[in-house]
Amino acid sequence: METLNAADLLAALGHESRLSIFRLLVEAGPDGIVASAIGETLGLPAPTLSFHLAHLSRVGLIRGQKESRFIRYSAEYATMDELIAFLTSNCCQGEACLPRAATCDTTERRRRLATETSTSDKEPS
Amino acid sequence: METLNAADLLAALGHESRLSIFRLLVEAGPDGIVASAIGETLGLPAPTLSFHLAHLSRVGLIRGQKESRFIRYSAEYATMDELIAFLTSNCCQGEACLPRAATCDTTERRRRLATETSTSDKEPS
DNA sequence: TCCATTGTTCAAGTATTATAGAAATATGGA
DNA sequence: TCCATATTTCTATAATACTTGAACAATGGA
Repeated sequence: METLNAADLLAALGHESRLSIFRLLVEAGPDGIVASAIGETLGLPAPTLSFHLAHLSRVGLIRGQKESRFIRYSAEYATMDELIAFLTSNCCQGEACLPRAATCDTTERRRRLATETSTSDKEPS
Repeated sequence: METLNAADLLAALGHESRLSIFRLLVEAGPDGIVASAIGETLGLPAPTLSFHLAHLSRVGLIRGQKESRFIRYSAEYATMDELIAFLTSNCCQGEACLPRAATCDTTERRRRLATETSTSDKEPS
């Protein structure tokens, strides 16, 4: 992941409403939540919600799937995982903050576990 | 860490220049870098650099220490650590994306390792 | 003291982002 | 077909953030 793309992801999460939306979807699990339910939970007017959902979708942090009249949004765990990997890898390259082996290993292991668990969904791009 | 503060941190990192600055400082290690060196490396005019350094300082991601005529900036690893902890804890509360024990344990262990390594600097607030 | 260096603050212009009412689209049910 | 519901797109407005030249403050050396 290049710096520019990472900045886009971070900027997308760097807004209270969008972070709340994403948090909600992550906690909701892979099944996700229908848009109207998100708006109701967070008290956002429909156009505002739509604006933020579009932003999060555009950068690949969430995904919406049409389901009759509804649109069910769910978190893209793989993208988040990449972002965290980027941030933590960034954090031990200089062997400064933490003993390098510790941080990188756990990050790697976490990612490995993720792909093992849900093999179909999480492609390491 | 509350959501609002996390959003502030993410927004601070959600800008190409600031992310590059932070990345540079993290990789530079605890000794940090003098401001002019950052500007030279990234090709930023002094006022622009100052603006972004102030932003990153305000949210607590970096810290500047005066050193005769220079100001030496360094990354605040503890803040970054908290942010990552927030993001990953967020990621398994719903027991959705990963087997809960795996993620939470490694995150916790990483934090524990961090405090063990540099005991003076990293207070778990 | 005077000057060069380092960095910040000021000020003003530009650009981007957020908000939300109103209108439009799509779908399913009566 | 007609209507209610779910969601988006359009539009305008408001707010915030970014950039950078110019001026300013602080420091150390000649």
